[in-house]
Amino acid sequence: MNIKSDLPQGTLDLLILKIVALGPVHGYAIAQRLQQVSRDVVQVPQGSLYPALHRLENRGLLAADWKETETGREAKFYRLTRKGRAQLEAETASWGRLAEAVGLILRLSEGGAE
Amino acid sequence: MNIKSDLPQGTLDLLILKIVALGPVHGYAIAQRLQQVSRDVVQVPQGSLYPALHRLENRGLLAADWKETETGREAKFYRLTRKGRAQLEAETASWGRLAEAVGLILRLSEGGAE
DNA sequence: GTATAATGAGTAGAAGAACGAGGTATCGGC
DNA sequence: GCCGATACCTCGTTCTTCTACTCATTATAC
Repeated sequence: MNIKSDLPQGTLDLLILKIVALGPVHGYAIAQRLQQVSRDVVQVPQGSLYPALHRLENRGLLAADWKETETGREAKFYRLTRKGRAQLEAETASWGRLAEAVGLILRLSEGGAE
Repeated sequence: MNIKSDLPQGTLDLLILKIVALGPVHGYAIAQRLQQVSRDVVQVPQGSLYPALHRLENRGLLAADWKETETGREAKFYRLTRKGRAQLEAETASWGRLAEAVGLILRLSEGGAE
């Protein structure tokens, strides 16, 4: 019940950007928050999460600092860069267009296409 | 403005299944219909289309027969198998859950997550 | 004190999907 | 005869994600 069966590829980056936009968080918490907010629909395995985070960091969309969590452990807190915020806005709009188009197609009836 | 920039991977199969479900069509017409119905949001290059069709055929979700088009050319008309119809229903439901979850996350406000 | 689970980060290798760029052939218009 | 549209196909590359690990720290259980 991970991303593969429920979430198409390409959406993960968008969701990560959105969670980080809400405030600085470390990777582990991002996965937890996504799962919690989506009511378990979105479940991100660590093997998908960390490469995605590094990708976003390399592309300059995220920046990170090591800080201490409330539980006393060192963790890498990510925050959105200016570029990342622009990317988030672009991808959010893109997702809207896409979801609308796919919804349109999926609601086609047998008579509507001939 | 092709699939890569706007459509996450994995969604193409669903859209193809849906179009084929509306009635037997050949590959070239599937791409045209997707583009037309989505108002140009979805544009499927042939290098994506035909591999996808073969994939779906190999998985037993589509079946095909060679017939003549209205324009007099031979073309491979695809139709949905019983298995394909079940898959379409499952993926349609899956897409619905996903779109809802992503929408939920994207509508989170700064205050809503703390 | 030591085992164990949860937290937190990370990598390597493989799988799968989509893309661009090619190729083949037929048909109609010029 | 040539060009564009129709209609099919494949190859090699790139990208993303998955599975399956490793490693370290902290809290809890025994």
